[in-house]
Amino acid sequence: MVAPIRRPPPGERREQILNAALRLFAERGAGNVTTRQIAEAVGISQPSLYAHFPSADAIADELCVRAFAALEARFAAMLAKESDPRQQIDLLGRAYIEFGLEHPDMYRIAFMPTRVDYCPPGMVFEGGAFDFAATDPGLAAGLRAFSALRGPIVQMCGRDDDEVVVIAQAVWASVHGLTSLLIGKPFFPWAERERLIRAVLDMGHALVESRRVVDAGVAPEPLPAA
Amino acid sequence: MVAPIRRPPPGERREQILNAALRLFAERGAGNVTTRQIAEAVGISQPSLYAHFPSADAIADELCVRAFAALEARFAAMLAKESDPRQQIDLLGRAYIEFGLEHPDMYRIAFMPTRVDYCPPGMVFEGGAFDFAATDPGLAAGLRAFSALRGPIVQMCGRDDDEVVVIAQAVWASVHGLTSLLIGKPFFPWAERERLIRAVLDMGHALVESRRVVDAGVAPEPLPAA
DNA sequence: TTGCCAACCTATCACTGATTGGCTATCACC
DNA sequence: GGTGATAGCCAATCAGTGATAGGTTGGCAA
Repeated sequence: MVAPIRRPPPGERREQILNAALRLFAERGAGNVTTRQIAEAVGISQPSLYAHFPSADAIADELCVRAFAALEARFAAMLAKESDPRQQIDLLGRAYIEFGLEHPDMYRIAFMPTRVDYCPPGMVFEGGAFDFAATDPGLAAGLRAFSALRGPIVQMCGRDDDEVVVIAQAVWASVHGLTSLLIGKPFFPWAERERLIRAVLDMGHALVESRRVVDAGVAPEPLPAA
Repeated sequence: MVAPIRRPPPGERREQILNAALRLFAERGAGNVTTRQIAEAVGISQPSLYAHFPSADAIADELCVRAFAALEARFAAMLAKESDPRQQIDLLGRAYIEFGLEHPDMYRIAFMPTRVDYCPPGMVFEGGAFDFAATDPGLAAGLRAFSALRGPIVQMCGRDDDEVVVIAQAVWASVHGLTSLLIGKPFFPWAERERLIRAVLDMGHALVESRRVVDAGVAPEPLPAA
């Protein structure tokens, strides 16, 4: 009862595990896949997985990092092909949403976390350098991709200060919000998807334009206070 | 080894269970609380929980519905006290975000779902009447609260057509996006919270204003196409 | 040939949510 | 005062989860 080939090339088993996991995730949803199912799909015992990955989460994390690396490359190609910053923001936002809808499990793992182990209640970021990439590789990969937004926003706003960070994070929040809701609540009676995406992207454009610096060095007129 | 009082008033045990669960959720995060912990906190055996609730999720669902009912009431009070629709939108959005940050576990359960049992891959809402409230009481409660947004938007836009739905859902997406990110990624180096909230709310205002109907019956000028 | 080592397997652990079957205090009814 | 029904409870147990321990095997380098 021994496997015919006992010593596959190094790294191949690892790749087989990742492929099997990816397929099972897509079929049943990441949360409904067990280590035993992955092992069976590969043709090895469940404990053998731990020779290649330190934990079950590590498998998901690696798939997540790979998926977002692909998105990052897509972003870079877009920025290289399109030079108008407004168009760039639109393309990036749209690609981001589409990516989330095409890879809902990877998006979930990166941006809709359920693991709160490392997040005690009331804990928030207090400033300074916290190496979240080490504890959350999925988030880090996703953010590396999204950081492509910064350049176009700087160009559109004509500024490169901390307000750009606020704008980028707000735009990110809106795009993430739509993506995560569409993923998480597929049965909800959503408006036509294209119109929704258009509206969310328009929100981002409006924010960027409202905070553009008209005269160099002069703060832009703020939106009328509510 | 019998309990001193064997027959507490009907419904009291149920309430004790909900209170204990709520406290444990706040202490350790909803995902890190087991049925045995809840039972121990109440002082009963773990199987006894199932005499009051059909499943562990049902406990969380009920807490969720109650929390959002409180938010709904808060919304209604705000709408009654403030008449300016622009101010109303601002107050509702801000209260929504604050609610999510104050009750992260309830917000998670309602809007950051991990249960994908009822959502096969690629499945999306196809229109028509789907009774999502029956399968997702948390979502239903959250949406009843958020539906308060519709009125102010109708007033601000001077229209009551399907575009209002698009606008409301887009605004909801942006507010939800910020809320869920702040909850899910507390360690991320966020910009100053108040500025972030202000930016997201401003995005909503800008969208509402850009789609306002200026002349009755005449479509508003669209944003310049990207 | 020898020795090492990575990959593997069987057996098992602690823990999860959930079910079963029996016990008992209480209450409505006679 | 019985008497049966029932709601609430508990011990025992189930299947399934991720993870660990320890022994075994094949292949490669010295």
